[in-house]
Amino acid sequence: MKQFIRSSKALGSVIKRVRKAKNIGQTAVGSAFKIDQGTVSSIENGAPGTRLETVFRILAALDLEMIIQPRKVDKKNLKKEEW
Amino acid sequence: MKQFIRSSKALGSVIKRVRKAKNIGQTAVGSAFKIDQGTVSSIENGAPGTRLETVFRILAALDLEMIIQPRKVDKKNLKKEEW
DNA sequence: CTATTTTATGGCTGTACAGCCATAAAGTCA
DNA sequence: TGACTTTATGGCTGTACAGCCATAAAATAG
Repeated sequence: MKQFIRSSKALGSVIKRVRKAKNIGQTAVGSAFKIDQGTVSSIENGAPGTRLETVFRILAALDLEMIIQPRKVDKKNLKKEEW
Repeated sequence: MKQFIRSSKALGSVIKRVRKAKNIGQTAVGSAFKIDQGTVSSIENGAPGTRLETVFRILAALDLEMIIQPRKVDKKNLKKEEW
């Protein structure tokens, strides 16, 4: 169920889906890391101006982490040299 | 050479490394997507307040994409249910 | 359907980013 | 070593986020 995220909207969708799968409310996610419920809402809906710090706090609250990788490549044939 | 990113600093490091590997300057990366060279610099150095939109524009400029996944799990044993 | 919980919006405000410009600092190369 | 390129910093400014509070709207439970 891996997703390739290239926009704020896509990121918000993933966050929302994971949060719901864990049965946690926006308020609960936020309170642990001092993020306003309204802020969590806007992020999940793809607010493009969200601050990076806020995103990482939410990822932490949901026990998630980020990975960056090259686009449009077959991972099986990925060469180290490209990095 | 996959990296698990949990902070702005870590993200900045990856961006910087990839950009250098591609022999592109901060100015070049920025100009294509209207990002100030100084902004690229601060992001690479881990500015926590960077806007999400800006991050995605840089990832696009470097032909990168993001993935979100659960923390601290052996990917070989990852269960779909956790998502 | 009603009551309750959860999520989406909006106002207000302090703070800070990002663009733009300039320049110092650091790195590169002949 | 000197000339040139690249990166780091800082000032100035317009814009907008995020916290806080309140509330409407939507979803869920009973």
